[in-house]
Amino acid sequence: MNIKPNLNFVKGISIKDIAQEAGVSPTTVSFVLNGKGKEKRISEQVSKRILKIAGKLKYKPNQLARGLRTGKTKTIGLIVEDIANSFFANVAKVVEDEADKFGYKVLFGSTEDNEEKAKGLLEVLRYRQVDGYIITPTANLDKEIVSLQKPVVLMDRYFPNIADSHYVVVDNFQGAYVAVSHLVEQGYKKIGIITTTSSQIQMQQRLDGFVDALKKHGLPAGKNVIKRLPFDLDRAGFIQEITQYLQTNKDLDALFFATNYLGICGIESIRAIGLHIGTDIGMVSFDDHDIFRLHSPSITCVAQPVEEIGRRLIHLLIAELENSSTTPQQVVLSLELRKRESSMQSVPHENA
Amino acid sequence: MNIKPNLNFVKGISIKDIAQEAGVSPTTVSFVLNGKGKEKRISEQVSKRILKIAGKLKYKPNQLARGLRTGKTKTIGLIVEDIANSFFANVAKVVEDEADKFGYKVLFGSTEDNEEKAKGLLEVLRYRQVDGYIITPTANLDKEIVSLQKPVVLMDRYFPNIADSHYVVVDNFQGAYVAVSHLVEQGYKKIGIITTTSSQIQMQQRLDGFVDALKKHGLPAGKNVIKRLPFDLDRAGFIQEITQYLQTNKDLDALFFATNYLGICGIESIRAIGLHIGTDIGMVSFDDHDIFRLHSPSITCVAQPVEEIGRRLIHLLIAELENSSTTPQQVVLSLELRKRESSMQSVPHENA
DNA sequence: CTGAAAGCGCTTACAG
DNA sequence: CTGAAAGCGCTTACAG
Repeated sequence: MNIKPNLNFVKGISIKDIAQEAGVSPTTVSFVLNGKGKEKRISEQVSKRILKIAGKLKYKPNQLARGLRTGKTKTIGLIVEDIANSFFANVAKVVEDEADKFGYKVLFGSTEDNEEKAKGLLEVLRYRQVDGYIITPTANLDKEIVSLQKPVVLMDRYFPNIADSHYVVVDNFQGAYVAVSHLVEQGYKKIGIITTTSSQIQMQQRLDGFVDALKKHGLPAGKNVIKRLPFDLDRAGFIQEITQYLQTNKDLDALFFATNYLGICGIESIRAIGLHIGTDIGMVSFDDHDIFRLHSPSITCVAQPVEEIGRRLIHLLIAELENSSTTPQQVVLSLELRKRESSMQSVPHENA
Repeated sequence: MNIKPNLNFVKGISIKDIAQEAGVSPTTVSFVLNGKGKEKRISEQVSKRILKIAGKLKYKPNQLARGLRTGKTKTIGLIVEDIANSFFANVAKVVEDEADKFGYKVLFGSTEDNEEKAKGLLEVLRYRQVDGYIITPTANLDKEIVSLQKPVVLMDRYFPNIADSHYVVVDNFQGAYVAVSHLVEQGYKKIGIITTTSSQIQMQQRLDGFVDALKKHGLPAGKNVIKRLPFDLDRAGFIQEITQYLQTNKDLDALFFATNYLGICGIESIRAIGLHIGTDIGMVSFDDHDIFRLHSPSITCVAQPVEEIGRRLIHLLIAELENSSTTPQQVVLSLELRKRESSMQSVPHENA
């Protein structure tokens, strides 16, 4: 029975080719190439010969075959909210870099904070047999994540009702609290928050930090200082909403923006109605961005430790992959207040 | 011989399980699940039963096994210069989105424009059996790319000495020419360029466009208006070099920056020595960036059609994968001049 | 010290 | 109309 499958791809060189050339069995080649030569007591002579031939033929093990046999693909799935957002892009870069050091590759996808898209991504990654996941979950993704059967590390947010999950997040409450306290110290008295309608933990905590800071300082924290915007607006929509909010709340003297894209839209909104950031209205944003550093006036923010987030994510996941621990690792990192001109009542106007 | 491999992963449900439950062979199941039921003349009755069971068991084909057998992994490798750079992050997002529509997933990596890193990435992607590649090549990567044996589409730059490669690039010469001509029209007379030491085609073309535009307008295009910086400086290094260049060439009245990160560093450098963008010194950058839009004064640029680049890349690659054409597809897209305040001799000072 | 053989989960040419 | 069997390229328990 002569089977000639019509496989239209160039066959690479396999363990068999090496075995043939070395005059040994594929088994022996496999042992040697996997560094088990001594353990399996293959003679020095044979080992050397095999290694030499493998080098000459530039043998590269077929990861598919290996994965099929061992169940390990040396691939991790990275699910972010939006790879084009600088925070996630920067984390992705660190993750890819670090993963590489451990021999892992990264498959990625963006959810756009859309539940259905997230579920689709999980499904695809699952049947591609990724070894583990780093996930920025959308709302209501808890069941899918629990049923994943592989190590998972959450990022940016987590599910309070899943006690035993691993995650790396920042202290959103502390970040918001510090940001708002800073505004208070600078003398601002009527502070508003622009946040999203999301009820996920990270946004809730930022709002809590905001409210708590106001209360601690005896400032009004009523409903009318809180503005929630739906996540799925486009830039123009955000700007329109923020502008309108500012116009109907002219007594506000400072704003806290709960995400960097809200902050960016905030800058445009404030400008649109002719106010001057810092002097007319103070501002602090959650999460740093190149724009905040370069804008005039520069924008104060509470910055996430991007590098460390990326590193911790991978190290946690690798630890789970190599020797799955039982105790959930939950990392909460602090944010750093970066004081800039936007939160100073009197700003020197560079471009004046 | 009872072999119990110690595979510490949860086995999913396989074609065999379905076959067993349906009382047919795995072959039949495979045919039906691959939509070849009619072609192979499997009875309606059996087909329905199989589909129903597959649905009930939530069967997902193991892509590794399928890939091993068919030689297709439905995975493409995306190699960019730096995934944290907004241009590449935005292209990556479009690529991932579009690939998904065709059932492909994306493995990615950043070269940092480092030859060795690029070669390492190619090697890893190769032995992971990706079906095709989208590559932002570094210098001297031509040989490796030619020997890849799988469809490749280059982006951002290409190798003039490889005639038959597929690529999607922008018209760098036109972009630079338009940018510089715009400065001339605005009345700037002594225009410099900040570019990199890279001798790759895209940078060469930008420089050529710059020089050509100056010559066409009878303006000086000598060596002293050209400043080349090594790619591997950090931000501080770029700023220092640009600042120094500005101080030793005080007669310059406008600058053209050949990349967006150079433009961003340029903003900081110009500020550092107390000059006002637009009035004291005009500026245009290659490639748009959120910062350029939001900065005051806003920064004029020649923008790349990011969406279209991403879409064309994937469509070209998919076309190659599905029915490898013989004629090389070479797409050259135009850049769009976005006129903003930085290239106006008299800038209205918003924040004054 | 080394190798034959099974098996990971698929696909597909061939037989009946 | 359906199925047995080979084979993709590995790894590994077992035999000798």
